[in-house]
Amino acid sequence: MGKIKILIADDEPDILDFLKYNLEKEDYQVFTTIDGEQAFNIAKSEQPDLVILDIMMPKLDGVEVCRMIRNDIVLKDTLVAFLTARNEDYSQIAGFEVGADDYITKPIRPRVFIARVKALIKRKSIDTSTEDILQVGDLIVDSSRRIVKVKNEVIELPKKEFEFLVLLASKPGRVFTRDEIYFKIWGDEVIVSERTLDVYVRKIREKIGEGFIKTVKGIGYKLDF
Amino acid sequence: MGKIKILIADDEPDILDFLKYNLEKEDYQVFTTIDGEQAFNIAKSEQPDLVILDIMMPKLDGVEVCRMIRNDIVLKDTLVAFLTARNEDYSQIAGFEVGADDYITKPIRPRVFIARVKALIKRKSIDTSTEDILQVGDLIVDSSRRIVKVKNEVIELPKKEFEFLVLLASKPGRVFTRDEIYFKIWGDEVIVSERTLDVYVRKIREKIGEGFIKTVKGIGYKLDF
DNA sequence: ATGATTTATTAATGTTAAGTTAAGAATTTA
DNA sequence: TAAATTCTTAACTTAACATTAATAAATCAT
Repeated sequence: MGKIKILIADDEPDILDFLKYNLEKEDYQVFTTIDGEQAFNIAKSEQPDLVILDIMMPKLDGVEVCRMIRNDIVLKDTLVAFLTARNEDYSQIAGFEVGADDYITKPIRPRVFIARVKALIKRKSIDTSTEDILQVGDLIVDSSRRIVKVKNEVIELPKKEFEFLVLLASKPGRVFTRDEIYFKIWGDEVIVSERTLDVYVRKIREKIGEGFIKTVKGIGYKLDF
Repeated sequence: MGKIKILIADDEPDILDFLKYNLEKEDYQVFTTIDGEQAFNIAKSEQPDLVILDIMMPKLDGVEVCRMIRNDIVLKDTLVAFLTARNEDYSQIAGFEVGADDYITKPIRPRVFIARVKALIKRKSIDTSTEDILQVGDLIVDSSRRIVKVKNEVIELPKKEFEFLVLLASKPGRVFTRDEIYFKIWGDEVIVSERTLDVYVRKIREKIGEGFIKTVKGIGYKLDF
């Protein structure tokens, strides 16, 4: 997984350098430009995760760049944050109308700024990471709703049972070794007894039916398909 | 869902035909008129999604029509765009003062024009979809009125309780993690205690009934449906 | 077949997350 | 500014979930 890309557009080189320095220290890949037109071009070519725009810029102002990003099929879900002077109320409204994700007010405090950027990026990853629905034969595993369906009947599983089933369902048919399962569900810190896994298998089978999880003796388990 | 309605008012029949032709090709329903007075009448009767007004028109000019639309209880949220000659600076200002949503400068380039119209309409649909009325089973959450209805009984909730319920109702069934909820309701700056959220859940359940908000232990909450 | 090995089952016990209540701050409203 | 409402915390309880332990059943190897 490559670095997270951030594009900053501001006509004041000092601010540009300052933000770039702080972001690079946090291991982000930073692109900078001083005009709005170029900002959009870089956005198109680099597809950054986050674009930070000053409102006032030569050629194209921040609000307009944001609008262009929102109208671009590839870029439309890109995070956009505006840089704005405190009390610059008009721009606040205009920015949200074109779909800004956040406002960052000047003067910029580095630690607050970084926290904000991290929060934004985390928010995005939450939004997009929870959309997958897995289907294996009669079994449907819906991660965002945390439910399992067997023949249109909704079944709710406790946390670990659900995680275990998601793991198996992520690669139907593939055998997961006991060790692998322990590692992926419990992590390498927690050590539980040898028989714990069997208990989970029993409970899940009770709830979703006996046919799905298949024991591969001496190895582990798999989801039949 | 019917076609999107667009009303165009301009005193030059050539422009009217030209715009009508281009918009109908994109499957919009187009109404035209050459004077401002009639423009307002058609707006009243058809309630178009977008009104495109020439500034200079017989009887009533565009700015005045726009003002009337903005003062009309039914029409006040209608999108209004002005047609204006490039460099017609005065009107630009007057138009925004009366609440124009966009400017379209003559001469008109068809592709640019259509892109602009689409962008406007999309923007509106985004704006209004957030103040939508959400219905989940017996529960109705009306964001614009800030009320909740359960079986026709109106319930008013305090700010935070309401925001929390709106969040859950925005994606019924989807599980929101506790962290996500804290982040979205309180922001990343404010940190409240671990149990605060539970208290809100209790209060909302007391008011709207026990059946709606479902706990997903170890993860968060969701709105059942 | 039979003993060894691996997995299954069940009930009990431990642990953690969420629920509850009341009280005091902080706001808003009159 | 007093009153009322809303927000937050703290301490405690409850319920749900996770894990273990003990025993049974299945599978494998010789």
